[in-house]
Amino acid sequence: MTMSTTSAALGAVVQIRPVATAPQSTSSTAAKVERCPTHCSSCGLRELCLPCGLSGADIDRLDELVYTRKRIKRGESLYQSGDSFKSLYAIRSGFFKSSVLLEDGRDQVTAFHMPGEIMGMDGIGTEHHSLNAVALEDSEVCVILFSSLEQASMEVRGLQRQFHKVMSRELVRDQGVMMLLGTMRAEERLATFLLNLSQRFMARGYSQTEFNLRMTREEIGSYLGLKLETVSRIFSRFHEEGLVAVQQKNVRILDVAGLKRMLGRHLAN
Amino acid sequence: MTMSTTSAALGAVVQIRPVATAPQSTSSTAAKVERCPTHCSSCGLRELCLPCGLSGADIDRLDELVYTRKRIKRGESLYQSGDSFKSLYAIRSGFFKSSVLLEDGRDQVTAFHMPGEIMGMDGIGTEHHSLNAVALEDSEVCVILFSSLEQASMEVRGLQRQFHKVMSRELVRDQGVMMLLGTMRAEERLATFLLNLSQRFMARGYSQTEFNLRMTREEIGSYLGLKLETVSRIFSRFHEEGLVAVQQKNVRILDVAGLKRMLGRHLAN
DNA sequence: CGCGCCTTTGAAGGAGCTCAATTTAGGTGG
DNA sequence: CCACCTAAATTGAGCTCCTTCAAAGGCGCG
Repeated sequence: MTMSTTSAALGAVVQIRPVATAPQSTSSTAAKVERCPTHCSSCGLRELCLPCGLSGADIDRLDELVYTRKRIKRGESLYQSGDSFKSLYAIRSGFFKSSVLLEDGRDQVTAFHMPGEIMGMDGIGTEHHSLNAVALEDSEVCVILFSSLEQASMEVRGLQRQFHKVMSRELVRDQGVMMLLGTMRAEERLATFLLNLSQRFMARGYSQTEFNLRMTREEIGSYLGLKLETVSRIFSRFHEEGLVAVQQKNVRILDVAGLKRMLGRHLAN
Repeated sequence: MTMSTTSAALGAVVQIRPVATAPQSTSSTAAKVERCPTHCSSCGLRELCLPCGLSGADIDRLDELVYTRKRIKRGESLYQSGDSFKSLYAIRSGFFKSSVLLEDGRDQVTAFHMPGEIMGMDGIGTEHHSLNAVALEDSEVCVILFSSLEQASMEVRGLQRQFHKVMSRELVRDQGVMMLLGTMRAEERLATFLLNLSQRFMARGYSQTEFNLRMTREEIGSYLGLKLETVSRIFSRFHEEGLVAVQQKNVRILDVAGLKRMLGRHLAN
């Protein structure tokens, strides 16, 4: 239950209806967004993003903050561990992963991020980022100068409240990941991962049953605390059991209930 | 390196100098704290807590927020999953654990909390707590009505900034735990745990080499993603290797460098 | 078309878990 | 103050799940 209420536990992409590969050429609602690129008030993601719950006048104030956009190519990083912190980033389009670099050079993926989610909050505490944020596909983010956000938070109560909620939900999300890493077996972890992806795609108007993963098996494994071979094996097992149809990056969830049952396994067995 | 900079990854107690078992009858500085219980400005924990970095006038504003104290007996909970959220809590004395309840009744410990740390931020996002917070010994907390804190944040820039830092550091701490759970072996996890405890005790003026654990092996295991038997075995192994002297809840760290070496194991082997 | 990266699959090994027995510590009441 | 009682900790033995090592197959891209 904890996992199902958390917001951002992974990162992948789904193409609804026509399986268009180009991220830009999406459906009509997304196209509308493209026409008014600089305003939160007209952004199709506003219900998922920082403006969520804000009324007209308050959103206008938020619009003033978001005056810069930034395009990040697949494989490039938005920020790296140690970079000085100045801004938060709201994902406009694309996908990212966050990871911590280990001493031995390996990195642990701590999150996957989808459009509407806020990145960069790890840098607030020390004024330096602790995470690496890398685009998993060509992406675009809204740059929110943090000092401006703080200033606006002092003027607009709703905005402050909303920002606090975003940070708090991130904390709750992390708890879900800790639970996953601390108590679940490999099958449960992957099932949780897939269900979470499904839910987040649905929230964005995409298909909840079919999507394309943007990350490799190794990245999934890193996130779930498993080796890439294990991830691959369990995908295959799910496939054999008729739970999902997996072909490389393409995933179709065939039996949501079956996957959910897998999580209650502790009890039901 | 990530872990070493995180703040709150565990929970245990140390008695400096005389090994007094009563939590109240601590040394002189703590006694001083008891004399002025209701003011952040005179609180011995202010450098670790919310007032950290605030100047005189701003602290006075903070003092207005913290007008309630609450005593929690060992084993009692400060709040439970599902409770409606109204306040944050700054630990005045004592120790807590935070945990998420799993469907099957087991709980995963997500954090241990020491004096000066802020609890309850998990409730901001949904207005309901997602964690259970339980006292591991008789404790006292300062109650901070969240609506008041938000109000004050709109008036005092430094306070807002400080609160954001506290939340952000909690996010960074969580990343450290994820890294621990996702990539470390049992020995590394326990070594990390002990070093983190040591560091946090030191920050509070206690001995960094000797302390008493307030949690059981099972709770440590839950936090570290291990079974209690494994925790016990590794304590024994550390003991044999001369890294620590462990006797039940009492821990003396004999070889800090040795423990640290254990973490660089990936490289150094 | 060929090269590299990602993925899949197999077989063997190991780290940590499960189950179980024993010891120890701490709290309670006689 | 001691005996009892319960909860916590220790330790052992066997097993399981995941990892490690290895090889082959597939997809995309220049």
